[in-house]
Amino acid sequence: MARRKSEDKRNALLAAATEVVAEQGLGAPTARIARQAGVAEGTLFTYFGSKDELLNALYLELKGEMRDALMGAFPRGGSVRERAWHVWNAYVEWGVAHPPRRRALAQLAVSDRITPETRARTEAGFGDLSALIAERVAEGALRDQPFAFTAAILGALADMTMDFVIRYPDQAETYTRAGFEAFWRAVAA
Amino acid sequence: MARRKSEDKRNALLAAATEVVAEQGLGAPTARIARQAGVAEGTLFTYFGSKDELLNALYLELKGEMRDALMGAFPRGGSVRERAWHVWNAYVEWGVAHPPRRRALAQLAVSDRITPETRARTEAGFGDLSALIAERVAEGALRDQPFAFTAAILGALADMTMDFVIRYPDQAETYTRAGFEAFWRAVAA
Amino acid sequence: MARRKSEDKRNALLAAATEVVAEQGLGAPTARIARQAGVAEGTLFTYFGSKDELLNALYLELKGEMRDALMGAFPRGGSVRERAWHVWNAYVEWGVAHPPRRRALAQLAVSDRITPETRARTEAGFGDLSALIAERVAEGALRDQPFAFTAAILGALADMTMDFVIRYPDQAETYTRAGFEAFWRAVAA
Amino acid sequence: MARRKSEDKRNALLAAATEVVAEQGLGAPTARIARQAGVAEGTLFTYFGSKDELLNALYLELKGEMRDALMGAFPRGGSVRERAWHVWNAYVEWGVAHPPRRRALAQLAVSDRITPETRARTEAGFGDLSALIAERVAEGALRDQPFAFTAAILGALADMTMDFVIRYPDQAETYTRAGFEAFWRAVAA
DNA sequence: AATGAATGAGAATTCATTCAT
DNA sequence: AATGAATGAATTCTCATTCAT
Repeated sequence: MARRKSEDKRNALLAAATEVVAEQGLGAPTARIARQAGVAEGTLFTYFGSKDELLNALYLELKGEMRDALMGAFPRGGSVRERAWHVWNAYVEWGVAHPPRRRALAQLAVSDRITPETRARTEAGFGDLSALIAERVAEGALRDQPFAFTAAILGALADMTMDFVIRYPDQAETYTRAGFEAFWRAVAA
Repeated sequence: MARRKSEDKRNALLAAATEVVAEQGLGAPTARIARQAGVAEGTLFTYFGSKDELLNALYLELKGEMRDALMGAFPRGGSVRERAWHVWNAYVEWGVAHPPRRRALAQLAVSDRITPETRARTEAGFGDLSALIAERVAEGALRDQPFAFTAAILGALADMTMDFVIRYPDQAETYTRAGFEAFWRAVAA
Repeated sequence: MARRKSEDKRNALLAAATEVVAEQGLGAPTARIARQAGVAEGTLFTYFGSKDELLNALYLELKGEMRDALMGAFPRGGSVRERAWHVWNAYVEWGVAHPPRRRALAQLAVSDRITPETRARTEAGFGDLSALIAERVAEGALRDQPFAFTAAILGALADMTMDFVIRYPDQAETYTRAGFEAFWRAVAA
Repeated sequence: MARRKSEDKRNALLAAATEVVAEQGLGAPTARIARQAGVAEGTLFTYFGSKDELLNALYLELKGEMRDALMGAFPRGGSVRERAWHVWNAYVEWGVAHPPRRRALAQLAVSDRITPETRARTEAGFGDLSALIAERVAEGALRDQPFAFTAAILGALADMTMDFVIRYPDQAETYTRAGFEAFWRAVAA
């Protein structure tokens, strides 16, 4: 029987793609990704039918990983503020800890090579986050806006915060807190 | 004397580049840009020495245009809130009125094909905005953070707001106001 | 395992380059060379990283081949005149037998696309010829001039002789002899 | 009445072409030649219908100029050796004094962009030289070879000599003499 | 006649994808 | 399944030549 496809190689390709896309953008050659992954050029295509397929898989992978970081150890019993802080902090820490993943994800997020279907599959799994926001929204200043508006505010401010934390690492704590407080005020009652 | 280089053609090329880059990203072929501008492939290069040069010129153009939109009719005598509202509103209106320009500018802003020199030339002309922010910062909740932090909050929230306005155009007014209020609370005293 | 890079294809490309360069000069399109070699345009670049690399390889190839023709069967034990005649005759025969190689080599020799390093690698392997000339020089009319002067006389007269042989092939023998005698007198004691 | 074509501009173009071709070869852009001549790109084509036409005109020009240098002040009354020396010396001096003209002429001479007709027109005007050679030939070692053979020997050796003089300018005199003596022996009785 | 912008056919090179091994 | 050579369409840029001014 022939060799089975190896999960290791698949992962190596995704990791390589993360690095290379972060560095060179979506125009990065598949040959470079394969090399970085330590496999032959052609092998990439036995794991992913095309470059677009690889890119979509990578989007799913990174978004999923981010979600795990956000929602792992989510303090279900905490106060709204505690839960919000948990998410905020986990998100910022993830982004700061993995600049290439963050950069790659940002590129993918705005690319039209990611299919609507892929985008849809990505939205699942943020249940607790939604609930958290719903709660906040229900009682806060944004009670008349949809969910997504508050979520977007969180995302936008956290992303911007990461930029500052990455640029001034020794002020990480300060910016993370200041960003959160700004968010909290923005959505406050 | 021979034909003069025509400002019209230069503008047509920049406009075409805006469209095409918004649609296909920075990888967009120069041939497509030229075609869209209604000139021959080679002509692009008599106006811009290389694709990078075109891209840098486009960045200057778009950023400058945005600045004019923001700072035109700036109410120097108004209250801080009035001035902030003016900037917010002008920015959102600009982005909503010109999605391709906004998309193209966003792509250029994060590209490493834009030289530091080009970036530097871009920073001038935002004087009143800086002053506005300085004032707000001096007295607000973010008085211990640098300027740029407040400016980044404004940018992040306004960008996010535009996404909503574009997606739900009949709620434009609502989102624009809600976004501004969120911003105002975020940086409030 | 995948296909091996084929020595055949490499040789076909060098042979094609010889023909095409001889015909059209160094400006000859790589596409034409590839076609003549019977491979795709892109294939040329898997064998030679760039056109310049191909040209340098071709120079090495042709010069080496010429050297083999000159120095093969070199009559080490013969008299100075015998050895000189051998070199002369072999050189002229080579040039006459392979006009495209000769033409291509002539173009390459004066091109600034050939790197100094390539030129240097070319100089090895002419040992016996140098010795031959040294001997002739030591005792001849040119004993006060450097080596290279005598070598240049040989090259110049032989090249000119080839032109005549090529133009009047049925006088090949005559011109070859007459040229050699002129050379011999020129450097004689 | 419209302006007449100016002989000055034509000459400027030929001079510019000499420089530029010497430096960059026959692939040199016409735009560069025009710039060097101080005229507009298009102007080149009112003086020469095409690049090839310019090249052919340049060949005629340079070859003619060389002939004038060779044959001017030709000592009709001198001995054969005196006359030969005059030609030799004038040729070497011309080449050494004008490296760009020599380089350009060399490139043109081997190019297939020079038409047979142009080449033919070039052969006229070397009357005295022919006579000189004829005389030498009639009595010398090459009495059984055609004219052109002796002429070619002269050309080949003189060209080679120029290379040495240009490379070692302070030995100019030495090489010029040594080269001539080699030539004289080569064709001697 | 002079100018130089406009043109579009190449030119060298890159790259996603296929396929022989 | 894995490899990497082979492919040829696509890309940026150049350049001889034309033509409006």
